[in-house]
Amino acid sequence: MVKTVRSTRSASPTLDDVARKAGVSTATVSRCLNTPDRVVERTRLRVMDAVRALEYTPNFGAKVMAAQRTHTIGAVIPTMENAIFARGLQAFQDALHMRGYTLLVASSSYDSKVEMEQVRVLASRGADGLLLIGHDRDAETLRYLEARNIPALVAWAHDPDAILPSIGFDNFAAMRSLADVVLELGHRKIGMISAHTKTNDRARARVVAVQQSMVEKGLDPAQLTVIETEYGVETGAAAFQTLMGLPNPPTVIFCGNDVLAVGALRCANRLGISVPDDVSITGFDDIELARVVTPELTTVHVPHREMGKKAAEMLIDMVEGRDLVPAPALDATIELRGSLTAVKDV
Amino acid sequence: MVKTVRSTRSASPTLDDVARKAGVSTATVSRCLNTPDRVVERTRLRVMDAVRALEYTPNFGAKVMAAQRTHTIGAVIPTMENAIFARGLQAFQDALHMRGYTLLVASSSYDSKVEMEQVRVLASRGADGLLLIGHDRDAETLRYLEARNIPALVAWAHDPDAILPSIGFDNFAAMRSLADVVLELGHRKIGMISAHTKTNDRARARVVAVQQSMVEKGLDPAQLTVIETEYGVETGAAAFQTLMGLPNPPTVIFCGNDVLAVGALRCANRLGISVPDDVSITGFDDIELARVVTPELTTVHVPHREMGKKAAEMLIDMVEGRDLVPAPALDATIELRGSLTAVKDV
DNA sequence: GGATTAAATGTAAGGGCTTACATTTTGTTC
DNA sequence: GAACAAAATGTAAGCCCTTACATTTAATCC
Repeated sequence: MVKTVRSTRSASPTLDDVARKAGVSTATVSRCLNTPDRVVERTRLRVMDAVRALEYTPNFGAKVMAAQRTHTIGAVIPTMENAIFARGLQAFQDALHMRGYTLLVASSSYDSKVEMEQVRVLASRGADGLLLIGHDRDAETLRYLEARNIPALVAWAHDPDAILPSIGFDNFAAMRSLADVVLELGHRKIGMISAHTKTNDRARARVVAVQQSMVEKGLDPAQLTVIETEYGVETGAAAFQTLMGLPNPPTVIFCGNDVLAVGALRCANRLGISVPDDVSITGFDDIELARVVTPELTTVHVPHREMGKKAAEMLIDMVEGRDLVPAPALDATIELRGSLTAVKDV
Repeated sequence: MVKTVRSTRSASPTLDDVARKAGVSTATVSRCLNTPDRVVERTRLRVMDAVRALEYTPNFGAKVMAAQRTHTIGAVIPTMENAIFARGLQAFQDALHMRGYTLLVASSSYDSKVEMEQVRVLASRGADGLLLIGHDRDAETLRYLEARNIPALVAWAHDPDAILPSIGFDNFAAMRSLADVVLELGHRKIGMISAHTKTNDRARARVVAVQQSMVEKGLDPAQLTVIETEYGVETGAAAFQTLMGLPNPPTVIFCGNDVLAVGALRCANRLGISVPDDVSITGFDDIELARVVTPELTTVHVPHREMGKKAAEMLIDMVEGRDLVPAPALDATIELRGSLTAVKDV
């Protein structure tokens, strides 16, 4: 009987070592680990004992190579510093973990060129599927995903007609509801502070929603003064100051998100402008910030956590080749709070 | 001349395909991709043309297997919903990306058993190195990292004497400075709202710092009423209410972080308790929230982004086998703002 | 230009797992 | 208990890179 000579090594034990110790073949060990119900219990127990005794851990590279799967999901989000993404991503990761997947994270800084690069990076890192934000994107990115056959899901947006499947709410409809309420309160001089709309379909939808609501009320949407600015409290404040310095300042200012709205609110405080008596302000997202400022912010509540969780489930379904049932839009609800009131004299 | 017959396949091109197309060996192709300066320019250009023409992307599994490296770094943080971690993690990821690494994320929910599990998960996903938060941790986790020889770095804490190297600031010293300032203002009736200290060395250090400061001023540290609670605005509010309902309520309340402090502030507003006239409140972290509430929060500014960036650089140094120069503690600074004032009648 | 050295390139051996297919064992039926 | 089917297990090919070492080509020096 010939025995293979092994040099003494401190390296990790392999499947082979476990198989030898348990007196079975490597195939059986592999099955014990991956499809335990295809192995009879007596054998399985013996193998698992060997696994424990040797403290065996599968070699990641070998596993990926043989299985052509990493059980890793990538997400390219604009930035984790934005609480809405942090919150959604946390829920996404939790749900992924529950199903045995791990999260690979990259950020695009709201730049579709950067997003393209990050998509490539995550793909080359073996992500089995990708989570992306919003539908605006380089055509090249779509082509790449298609060519490499990598399942991708869009979150924070809902559009059944888009190329990629999506999970989220209808940004347009949500802002439209809020705008309808606001206009019903008699506001006619309207300002808006928005994130840049160039490559951000969510921001764009929100602006258009306000304009549509105005049209419906017989107003000229061209009358809507929109200031586009970077994401941030300070930039929101600066935009507010600009808007209020106009010859005919607005009585209400829609903000594309809560952070901009809080900036506006802060600036109002500093300038001695009363909210909502002198001007109403609304936000979007309903992050923690919205309930903590004075007055509390009227905003649109978005179910970020639910979205993250659903996204994980849908994406895993896609990765594992199950049929995808297109998800309905999630509900975003209007939260009426102190920062909005009716115009005093119409 | 015999040619290997290849079945038509839609699968990705391999190194072999590129080599054949460029008329070189696979070794040369590999070198073009990984160590381009070891290949003469003429050859390199030819190879890169072939790479582009075939849209070749290296197979991740094979690469990991052959190189025994994934260029992936794992981070186990309590939760991304906490802005301080989201911010630090974003900077960490940016710095990682700059150096060609990708971030794998998992969360522990402040539970060291969960942390242990996540460390195993990330290790088995081939993380080349791990970022962990704080020094409190299961001994088993340490043993595991040691056994598998995975470099790990601790962030959000600084302790040159700890087993694992760390990058961060001195939680004790920072809170100590703040407490000294506060006591100097005449406060003698002191309350504190803290995160759970059981498995959170940062929270513990902050509590002890306040107690030490009291001792120094001749006060009995046992007089410090500490309420430990979950992380959150609402829990902070509840704790505040409890503290203010005591027979002899404090004139100042230290909060272990800004979120708890904002909760306290909010509760004060609701109860008609004036801050800082009736009671002073301090926070810790200096997140956006702190400057947005009224009055603005006196807090400790922590350089989260810088910490994230430094952490990435140090960890990559460790992973790539460079000698690690122990980093000095980062500076945390006291931000004196409206929520703190001197006691009126001593 | 030939000897010597350095640079560029080629050859081929792993690396450890999964899984299709082959074989053996166990279970069932009459 | 023979014949057959089903379950359990084994055999070994294949996944596609990196890299040590061998070989070829280019550069340098007298």
